[in-house]
This record gives sequence, structure tokens and C-alpha cells, in this order.
Amino acid sequence: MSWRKDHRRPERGYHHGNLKEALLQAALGLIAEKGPAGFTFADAARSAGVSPAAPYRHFRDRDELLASIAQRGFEQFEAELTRAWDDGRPDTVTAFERVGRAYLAFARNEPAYYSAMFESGVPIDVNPMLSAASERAFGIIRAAAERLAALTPPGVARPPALMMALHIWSMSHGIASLFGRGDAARRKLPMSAEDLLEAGVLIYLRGLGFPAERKPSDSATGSESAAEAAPRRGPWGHKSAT
Amino acid sequence: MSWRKDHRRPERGYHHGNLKEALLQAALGLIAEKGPAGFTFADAARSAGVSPAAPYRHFRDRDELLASIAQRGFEQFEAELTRAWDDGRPDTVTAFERVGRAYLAFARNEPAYYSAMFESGVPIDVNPMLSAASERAFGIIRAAAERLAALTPPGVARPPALMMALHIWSMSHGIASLFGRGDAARRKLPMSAEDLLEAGVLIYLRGLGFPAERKPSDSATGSESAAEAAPRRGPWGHKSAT
DNA sequence: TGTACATCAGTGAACGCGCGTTCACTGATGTAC
DNA sequence: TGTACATCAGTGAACGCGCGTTCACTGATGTAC
Repeated sequence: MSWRKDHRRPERGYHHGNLKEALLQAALGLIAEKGPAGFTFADAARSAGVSPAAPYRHFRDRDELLASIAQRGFEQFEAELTRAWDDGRPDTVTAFERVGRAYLAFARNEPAYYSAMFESGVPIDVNPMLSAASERAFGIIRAAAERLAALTPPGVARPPALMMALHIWSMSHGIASLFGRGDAARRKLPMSAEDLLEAGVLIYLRGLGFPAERKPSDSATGSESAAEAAPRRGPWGHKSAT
Repeated sequence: MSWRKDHRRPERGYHHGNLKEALLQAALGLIAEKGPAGFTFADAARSAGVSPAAPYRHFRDRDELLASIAQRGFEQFEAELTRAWDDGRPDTVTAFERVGRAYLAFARNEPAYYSAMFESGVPIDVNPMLSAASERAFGIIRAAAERLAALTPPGVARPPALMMALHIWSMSHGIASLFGRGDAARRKLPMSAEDLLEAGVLIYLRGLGFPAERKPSDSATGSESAAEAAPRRGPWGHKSAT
């Protein structure tokens, strides 16, 4: 087709061409297989098909590789949460619950990223890029909580929006790490993790005055649909599909 | 004092005398230091002052040692939760919140046990003794949730008691693993983990109809104090002591 | 009470292995002129 | 367009290390008689 250099088959001569990326992918695969503690720098090199010394051209050590993966994970996580939140459409509560489901979906679909982010022991604070990425992801949850806080019916005592965000994050993370993944160390559940989280969030929201006393439209944004006022039932009535 | 053999000084001759116990303690200390992934069988032997072959007399391998620690952790955990629950005294809601605090306290005070139990990758299901111990610990939370469920005001939709127990467990575990320990990988919080959990549980309980519509006494047991009816305020009004 | 013997619990030397890391090197690529 | 040279990115051999595990062994303990 084309004779342009960029389109050459990646025949993998002496130079790999994109080893950094290949190492990240290889490590991700190994983490998915054996957990974040179960892969080594040499493993990643072997899996990428290069000599054990090659990774040193791209990462100072294993921790730097792991931190890169965690950072990328947080970025992808943020993107998923942003998409789910969809700026609070069609209404704040619906979007909020969707964020919760997106959280679990990420933990389930990207267990390697998730464990690199939360279970690998990578210190978040010491790496500015990493902690910024982490903050941006949490920022989505926090922004959603702030919109929710602005809607809380008057007269209902509520904590700061930050705290609400932390509650939702904690419950999501707790469910994800106790029940949300397929590995053998997790406990069996008589319901799906998704149903468990949805019910928990619903009860929590009810404790904040939602949706019984919910306003017909979000006065904070003035753009919510009438679906906002539709009555909601807990999901614990129907059997889980899982 | 006494010349009885049992009272001899443990002069550590050829025979250790209590090596199994010593290995468990040594491993516990190493886990506290470096995490459950960061210790080795040889480490434990060295730390207990014996040759690297000695542990094989007591444990098949590192996993069996780790499982023993996790089991012991669950037993101690169960004891703490039982003490905190105190059979629902002086009233169900107060005792329930106390269980939550005990959960966090255990995670904070016994991080080595906690991580062996929940973060070490030990498969719970395949070891009957271990999974039984785990079930007994969770049983305390479930029993508390069942008492709570029996008190739920009529007309308030609520999930099965098992699900309520899982919600509380998940939120507690989420807070403990994200914010509850001192290690560097955890995130900084503008409040204490205890306050965060207490507020979260209060909102959750409010979502179940507590305590606003709470009965003056637990009709389920008929033995609760009048404090049951006292109004409760969220802890988010006062500054955290931390 | 004493003795012979079996069993228990730990020793220490040895092994093979894979890891992290360094090193001089070399093939490939980019660029100045 | 061609050439010389600098730089880049990977090689492969080597090292020291600690781990898991095995092995024949031996000191200590318990017990039958």
C-alpha cells in the first residue's frame, strides 16, 4: 500500500520502536494474571520480548513502572466517571447512581488498573503527576456530591459535600474490593455487587432526603428533566440477574 | 520460686519449645513492617531465630502460615465485634454504631492482622477453618443488622438484613482501606476515619427510618433503654479532634 | 529408679532458581553540512 | 543527495543476592519395661 516509513510492519529489528508502551501493556497483563505483587521487572521485559536490561532505558525501577500504570489507570477512571456523570443529566440523582455503577464497572473490567491504583502500595502523595491524576478522578465524585448537596431538601441535616463524596467512594471501594472482582480471594455473594451498591446508595440518598422530598427540578441548574420526580423503588425487590 | 519444669526459663537450647507460636508472631511483625507481600518464609525463620528449614516442621509453606495468621485475625476480630455489639445494649442503634467504630479500631490497631485477612490474597473459601472464622466474624455484623431490621419503622422499604450487613461492612472496609491506616499509601483526610464512618452510618440509618421514627423501645427485644428515643445529631457539626 | 529406644524438633550445608542491576558493546536512527 | 558523526535504544553476559526446598544429621524429650 504505502511505502511511508511509519507504515512499515513492526518487524521488530534491533530497535523495538515502542518499548515503553509495550512494557506498560505487558505489566498490565501480568498484574491481571498474578496481582500487583506478583510481577517483576524481569517478567515485564520477558513478556515484552526484550532483554532484562532494556526496561532500564524507560523506567528507573519497578516502582516507577507501577506508578505509570496507576497514573494511566486514574486517567482512564476519570474519563469513565466523567462519562457516567454526564454533567448531571438527565437529573442529579440518576447521574449520581450511574457514577456508582461506573465505579464498579471499572473495578470489574479493569482489575489490573484498579489494583495498581488502590492495592499495589504505590505511594500516591510523593508523585505529583500521580496524585494530581488521582485528585482529578476523585474530583468527579466530589463535583457530583456538590451538586447533590445543593439539592438537599431544606431542614435535612447533611454533612459537607466532600464528606458525602467520601462516603460514596468508600462504599464503592469497599464493595469492589470485597465482592466486586472475580478472583478467588473474594467472597461469594447472594446478589450482584452492582445491586448491592445501588441499594446502598439509594438508602444513603434517602437518608439525605432523596428522593421523597426531591424537588420537581434541580433548582441549582434549572435544567433537569421531570423524570427527577418519578418515584423510585429499591432494587432489592427483584432478584439479581447474576 | 518453683522448680516445676514448666517454669524453667526458656533458655532456647536445641529445641525451641514454642516455635509455631514464635513464627506466627514473627510473621505478624514482618507483615506490620512490610505488608503481607513483603515477608518471606525465610524472613520469618530468621526473625524467630531458627534455621530456614525449621518452619517446615510446622507449616507446609508460606501460604499456610499466612492462612493461620488470617484465621487468628478473624477470631480476634470476631471477639472485638462481639464485645462492641454487646448484644445490642443499651439500644440497637447505639450498639450498631459502636460495632462500626470497633471495625475501624481493629483495622487501625491491628493492621497486620487486617491486611492478612483482607489484602493478602489468601483464598478464604478453600480453607474450611479459615472461612468458618471469617463467617463467624461477619455473623456478628449480620446479627446486628437483623436486630436493626426488626426495628425498621413500618412503611419504610428496606433491603434484607443480610444486605444491610453487607452495606455496613463495605463502607467500613472501604474507609479502613482508603483512609484508616497510617501507611504512606493512604490518602490524607480533612477528618478522622472514625468521624467519616460515623456520619456515613448515621445517614444510612436515617435512610432506613432511624432514628426519627424510632420506637421508644425496641419492641423486638423489649429491653432497650429510654435513651433509644433521644434525638441524634450528625457528627459533622463539630470539628474532628484529629 | 534406671536404661534402651523411638520419636520429635531443629541444624546447617547444599542445590537450583530467578531477580535486580551493571557493563561494555553494537545496531539503528537522526542530523549537520 | 551523500557522508560523517553523535545519539539513541537495545543486547547479552555477568555479578551477587536471597529465596524455597531438600537432605542426612543430631540433640532433646518421652516412654516402655
